[in-house]
Amino acid sequence: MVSLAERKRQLVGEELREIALQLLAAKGYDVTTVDEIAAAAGMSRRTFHRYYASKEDVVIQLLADVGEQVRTVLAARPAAEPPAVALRQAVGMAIDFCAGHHDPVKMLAVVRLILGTPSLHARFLELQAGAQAELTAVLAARLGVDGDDMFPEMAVRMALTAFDAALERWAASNGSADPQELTDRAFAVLEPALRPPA
Amino acid sequence: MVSLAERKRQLVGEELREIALQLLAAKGYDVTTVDEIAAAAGMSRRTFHRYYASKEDVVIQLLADVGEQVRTVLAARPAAEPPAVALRQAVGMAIDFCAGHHDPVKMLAVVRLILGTPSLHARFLELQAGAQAELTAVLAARLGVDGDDMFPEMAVRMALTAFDAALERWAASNGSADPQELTDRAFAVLEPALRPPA
DNA sequence: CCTCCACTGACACAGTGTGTCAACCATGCC
DNA sequence: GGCATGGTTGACACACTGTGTCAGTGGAGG
Repeated sequence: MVSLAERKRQLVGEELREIALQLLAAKGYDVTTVDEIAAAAGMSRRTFHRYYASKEDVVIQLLADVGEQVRTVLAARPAAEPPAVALRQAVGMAIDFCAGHHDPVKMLAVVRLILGTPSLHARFLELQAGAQAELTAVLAARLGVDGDDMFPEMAVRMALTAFDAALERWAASNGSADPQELTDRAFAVLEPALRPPA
Repeated sequence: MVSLAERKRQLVGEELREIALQLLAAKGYDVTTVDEIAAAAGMSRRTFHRYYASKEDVVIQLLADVGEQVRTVLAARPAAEPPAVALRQAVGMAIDFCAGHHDPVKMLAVVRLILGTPSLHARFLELQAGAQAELTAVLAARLGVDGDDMFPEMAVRMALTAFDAALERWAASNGSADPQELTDRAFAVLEPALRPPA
């Protein structure tokens, strides 16, 4: 039975994250203590850490699930589709989550918080490195090449690089730029290198 | 007069880093405390932090200067040189420092420590992100394009991605692979996208 | 009603990073 | 030689993070 306790736990976790994000964005990441976040949410510091392992996690974990979804999208694309198109679709899903219709104002604050806080940016990049390894395996399987071939790895790295560039430029524009168009422009640069190795 | 005190300070810092790296690599990063490192170096924890701001810094700062050198190399390349060649030379310098003749056994241990420790890997990527911004400015100036053009940014990101891929594969081979040849193979994948935009 | 279980708060603890202060030591000046 | 001085160090103290442990509490189900 996952129903009641499980759902309540997830609900509390989401509300806690909401309060934390609001407080961190308003006051600044470094100067905000976990005790303050916990107090704002009406709980003890110990209980906070039962929901999120660290102060970084409460911000980053929002994006942690996206990696898994991106992998699913890539795996679901038709096998005959060129890598450039399949990767563009996968990245498009991620950029839509971060900068799309979901909740632009809130997500812009979160993205700016991550990109503007060194320790959070570091965790963000590390998270991406983990996703990169998984995506590489998926793409290599799609193309039917062995692990010695560098193309799948480089293709995935390039795609994630396009994601980063688009996300940064979107944040730099205060959310006024079109994230999908930025992604298209980044992929246009990469496109000549994204053709499968004959 | 920077001579005596300054040089002694730097000398102590280098020996301290050497001891720290040896201890961290032998025992493991997470389970080694700063007190242990300080004790092994015959000093107090407070004094350790006068040389390195954090336990991460004593490892990462070894690579921090490389970013500056890479920027210098890129800026020194002839202006008429194609971006692919200039970037290849800049990255070649970095990969040579990390995996070249300098001290293969020691550097392999350091690289494996960084790549195998999440918090260090995160700092490493963050450090690289900082270098990326500077290199982008240099390349954009070389090409005489404005900041709206994505090519310089994407080209630098691709080059750093080639660096990462080569470094990881070199570490995975336990240092037996040729780092420059790995870099060449990575750049071969990127090459079609590294031509300047007409 | 009673049992069991998940959740919580209240400690305690190890570890990190920083501020502060007194002691020390080498250099340079009188 | 004596002495001021600036840099270095160790010894605290402090705020903060993250974790282990334990007792209390409240609800779900027998």
